[in-house]
Amino acid sequence: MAESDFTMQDEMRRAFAMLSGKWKLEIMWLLHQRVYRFGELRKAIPGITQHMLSAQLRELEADGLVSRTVFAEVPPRVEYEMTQKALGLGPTMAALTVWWEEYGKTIPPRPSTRGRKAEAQSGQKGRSSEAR
Amino acid sequence: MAESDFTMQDEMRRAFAMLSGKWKLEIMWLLHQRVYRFGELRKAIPGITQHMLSAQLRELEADGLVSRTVFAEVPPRVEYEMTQKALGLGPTMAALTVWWEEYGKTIPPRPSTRGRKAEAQSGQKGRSSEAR
DNA sequence: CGGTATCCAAAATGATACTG
DNA sequence: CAGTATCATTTTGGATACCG
Repeated sequence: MAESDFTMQDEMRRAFAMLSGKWKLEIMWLLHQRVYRFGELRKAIPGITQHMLSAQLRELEADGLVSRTVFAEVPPRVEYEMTQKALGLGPTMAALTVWWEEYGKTIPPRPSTRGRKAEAQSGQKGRSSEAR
Repeated sequence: MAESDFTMQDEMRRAFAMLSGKWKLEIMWLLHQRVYRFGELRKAIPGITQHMLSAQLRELEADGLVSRTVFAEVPPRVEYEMTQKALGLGPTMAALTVWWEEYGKTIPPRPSTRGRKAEAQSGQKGRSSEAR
């Protein structure tokens, strides 16, 4: 089971690229729950700008993960939702949510760049996280 | 199950931040399988540079997802592995893998950023993804 | 309301050189 | 082997203007 893993990782690379945008995980996590309008996404994602939201959505759309629906009304309404392909990400999002509920709360607010303990013993295999 | 979802999303934001680096998903996907040395990660992740690999690993370490172990040998050896907390990401990685195996292969190589056509029809609710 | 276009600042990433 | 330092390039953030 060694070599085949590398091949699989090779295949997975495109999946990582599709989800690696700075806001894509958050957008997909929201859309996996329900349909969102453009403005709703903006409000739901505090730090994001129109520019970036628009750009990330266009990329997700180009990758076939999100569909864009325009309603010719006044005022204009545009809805975003996951495509059939992306709906399969449901279990992934669910697993991620479960993980964070279990372990996330035990992770400190952000160690930031804190000093770490001393390190390594002698030549032994003793494990150490040594400092920078 | 409406209002609580928004609170949850708020909690999740830190999790997204931890995994949103350009190479973090790929790194975590690899480490969820086994322990890797620095050089092994480099070879396993074709496009990455030393600089980025080092930086992303430091961030993952700061977030408590990865542990770094230095062996005082010659030549130097450093191993990276998931922490106990991050091991809970296993189901997430597995679900992601399953998803890509099922749907990924049906997604075209990349539509790239092509111009989009005009949109929406008349005032009806008719959904239109308008062609690219 | 839901965008796109611009311009500029800041941050993230990439390339190359050098070190313990 | 496993990095760090430095500098170039690319992405992203922010503000504003403008459009259907």
